[in-house]
Formats: sequence, structure tokens, C-alpha cells
Amino acid sequence: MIDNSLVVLNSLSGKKEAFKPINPGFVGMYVCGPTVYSNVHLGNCRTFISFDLIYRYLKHLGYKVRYVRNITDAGHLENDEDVGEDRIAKKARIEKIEPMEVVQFYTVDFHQILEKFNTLPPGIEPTATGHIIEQIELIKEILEAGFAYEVNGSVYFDVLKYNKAYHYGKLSGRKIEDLIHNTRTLDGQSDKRNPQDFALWKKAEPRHIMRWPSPWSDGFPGWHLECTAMSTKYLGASFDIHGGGMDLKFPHHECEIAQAQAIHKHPPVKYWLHANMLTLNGKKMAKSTGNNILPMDIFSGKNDKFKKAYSPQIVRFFMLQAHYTSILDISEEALNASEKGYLRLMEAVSQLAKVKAGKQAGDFDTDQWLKKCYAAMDDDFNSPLLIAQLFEAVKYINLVLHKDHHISMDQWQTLNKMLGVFIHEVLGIAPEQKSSNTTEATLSKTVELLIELRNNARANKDFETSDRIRDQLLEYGIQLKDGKEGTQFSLN
RNA sequence: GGCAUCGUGGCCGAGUGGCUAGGCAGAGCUCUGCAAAAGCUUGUACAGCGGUUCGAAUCCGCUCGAUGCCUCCA
Repeated sequence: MIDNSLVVLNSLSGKKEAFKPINPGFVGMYVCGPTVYSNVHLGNCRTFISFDLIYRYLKHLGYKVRYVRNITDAGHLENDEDVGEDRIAKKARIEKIEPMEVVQFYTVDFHQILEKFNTLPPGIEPTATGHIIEQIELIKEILEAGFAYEVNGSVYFDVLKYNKAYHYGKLSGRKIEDLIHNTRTLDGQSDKRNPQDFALWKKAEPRHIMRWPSPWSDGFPGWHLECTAMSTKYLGASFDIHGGGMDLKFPHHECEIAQAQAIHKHPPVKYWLHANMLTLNGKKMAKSTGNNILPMDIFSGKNDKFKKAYSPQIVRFFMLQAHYTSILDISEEALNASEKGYLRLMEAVSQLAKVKAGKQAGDFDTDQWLKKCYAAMDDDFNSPLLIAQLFEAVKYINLVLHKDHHISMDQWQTLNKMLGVFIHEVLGIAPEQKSSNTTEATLSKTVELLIELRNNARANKDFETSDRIRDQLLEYGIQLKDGKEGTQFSLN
């Protein structure tokens, strides 16, 4: 299956590049996970769904993928590094609970939501607090390499010095001069030599409860360091894919490159992939402005943004109808469009089982179709293009069902197999959750009885009765469809 | 202010030089007792202004606008 035709948009070069893993057949992929200090919001989910798609397709192609996604449970500061408070610690203080209770609560929430979205769990999900020793070791190495300095128990990365040896800003396209001119200088005293420097280790204030011993002070690690520590530990000093949200490009990912390069003298990552933002009403989702929505509130319909509820699968399908590198705006109209399309796709796929394949081949080139499907995904995981192809298949299935078009057994088998592969395995759209078999069988028989009664009424031109049955069933979410081969029904 | 990305028909959204996706909505038709579903037909869109080219939504320049980053953020 691996035929080397996959290309990916590498943020490092800004260009689409042929995907050639460092070790043929194997892929190491690291994705920046959430900081577990509050409920995961829909924008976060888009990033993780995007990389779930990438993970799924790489696996489908036959790569053995080691997928690492961290949980940030320490070190992520609320504000500026000198005056800020750790996000987890702050939440714990406000809620009057242990920091690890905060971490546990929101980690569980995060997992539950991602499971609803049918994302595959990563192979390794390390936490920052579980890798304090590794982070301390990294700091020692950076100090030895001469790219960091200690002040009052804290250790900072020397960006200006690093920039003389390497290039700080190559991922984000920033120039060090611009950074110097544009960095706000804070009034308070700073231990940092330059405002651009970032913390590797912070000495903890006496009241700070999240603290660990180190050669420099009792304190906690800087945010950028954890990803370098964990990616290096599990994927090595060079690995294939590093992903994350577009907003992490600077400074977080830039700092990761600097830390790793300072130690290993070579860039850590071959392909940087960035998922773009999800906007709501044209604006980035942000808690501070109230312009955000939690996944659970979409699923339940209890929110002030949309009139009705949307299932996780519909939201996922909606997201996959846009390319992961494009900004996507979510709105009621757009969600409704996706919902209709989703139902049509699923209906056709389930109807395919009822299609009678014959000897005569129909006017549908399955080989060509399959090629187009793969070409779409090979082009930087272009899921909207793949979905467009799926609808070509839907159209043909409906022609066979309703318009006497032919389909051969070969064609049927290809469609049946590959639609399942693309929809469930690659796009990760979960099969519809069905009620128990007995309930379903009972319902089916009941409806069939009503259909029979209705058809009798129709034969007797008792349309009052027949329409009443049909309309009442529709009200209960059961839709009747009169066709050549009798009446079918579907659940809405 | 600096950097980056982007601006596609009623809505969402693919598409990087000629072959002009797809979904939703709208209109007409077929089918139907009427519907629904499905099928068929229908929309000449690429922010604006210049330029390059035989030819540009696609390349270049400028203008306008949007979003993101520059401070924590998927």
C-alpha cells in the first residue's frame, strides 16, 4: 500500500513535500496535547480530529505509526513567565482542590469528548509531571552546550546566543530583530537577560504548591521543555511528524526546535504539520470573549449558539468537509448542510447491502474512482476531496437502486468494501449507534405491519387512513418511501 | 506597528496556468392518488485595480478587507 505518493504541507518550508519517513515503513508522530485546566473546547477538538485523520490514513497506508500526544499538567503559565501563575495551580487555588484533582478531572473530560468524536487514542500519552527528571536532564545538556544561563534559581534559554549559531524563527518566519523591537518590555524586574529568552526552569515561590527539586531550585519546568523532553524520549532526536494547532507555531514550536537543536545540533523534526483554527461567527473561539462552545453543549443542544443538537459524528463530518489547513467557520447553516449530506451518505451506504449485483457491469469505473479517492488523501490528507468522491459513489448507488442501472458483483464488492474503509477506517466516522437487535427487529416488524395496513388502505383508495399512518410515523421519526419494489422506511 | 495565512456563486467548501469538485439551499421536470425519497435539468462564482501570458480563480505588484501570531491559547 505504501507507494510514496503521499505529499504533506510542511510548515517549515511552506511547501508540499513528498512524505519520506526517516525509517522506511515507520512513522514517529508527536502532537501537542491539551493543557488540562478546563474543559476541552471545540477548537481544540478540531486539531485532534485533524491529526486523528492523519494518523488513521498513515496506518491505513501500512505505516507502523508511533503516535505520541502529551498531556500538559504542569508548567503552562497563565501569563508572562515572570509574573504568571501556573494554570493548573491557579485553577486548584480557585476551586480549593489539589492540582492533581484538576488534572484528573479535565483529563477524563478530554478523553470522553475525544472518544465521542471517535478519535483513536495515541500509542503513548505522556504527562509533563511524569517527565520532570527528563526535563532536568535536558536543561543540564542545554547549559552544557552554552545556550542557557541560571539566575536566582531559574534557568533561561539564551535566544540571542542561539540565534548566532542557528536560526531562531525559521519555522514562524520571524526575524530576531523584529522580535527584539516588538517585544514588550515589562516594568517589573526580570531575571532574563533579554525579553526573548524563555524559561527552562522556574524557581517556585514559597506558596507555589507544584514544585520539584532540581540542581537550581525547588521549582517547575518551562512549558516548551516538556514537549522536547517527551518527544525525544519516545521518538528520538529526529522524528518524522510534529503536529499541533497553528497558534502554537510561535513561540512554542519555535522554542522546541531551538531546545532540541541546541543539544543535538540538528533539527528535531522532518515535517511540521499545523492544523488551522476553527472560528465561530468568524472569530476565533476564546473563553475570554464568550465566543466559544463546548462539545457537550453541541451534542446536547443546550447552548445559545445553535437551535438544535448535533451528534459528534455530524460535527466530525462537518470538520472533515474542510481541509485541515484551512480556517473553518462553524455556523448553524453550515452544520445543517453537513447533517443532510451526512445522512444521505449513510443512507446510501446502508442501502448498498440491498442492491442486487448482477453479471452486467454498470457505467461506473470503480478502478478510476478508487484512484481518485487515494489521490485525494495522498494530497496532504485532502478529506473534502475524498468526501466529494464518496458522493460520486452515492449517486451511482442511488441510480442502481431507483433507476435500473446495473452493477456487477466486482463493482459491488469494491464499493461495499472501500466505502466502509474510507468512511469508517480513514475518515473515522463511526457507524450509527444502533439500538439493541431485539428492539430493532421489533420496530422493523411493527413498521412493516403498518406499511401493509397503509397499502391496503391505499388499494381501497382510503387515503385518509393511508396518509394518517404515513404522517403519524413521520412525526415519530419514521419516514416512508414508496418505490417500485414496495414501500421502504428509514429512521430519521 | 511587525510577521503569517487568507478573501471562490444564496450558504459551506475543493481547486496553484487551459479540461472550470462536492455538500446544502432555490427553480423546473420524471416518478407518485398526494407526498417523501431518488434521478435528470438549471447556477458562467473566484475582493478591487493593474501587470506577466496565446490563455489566470490559479503567477507578480498595489489597494481594500478578514483571521491568526507577536503575551497564555489547538
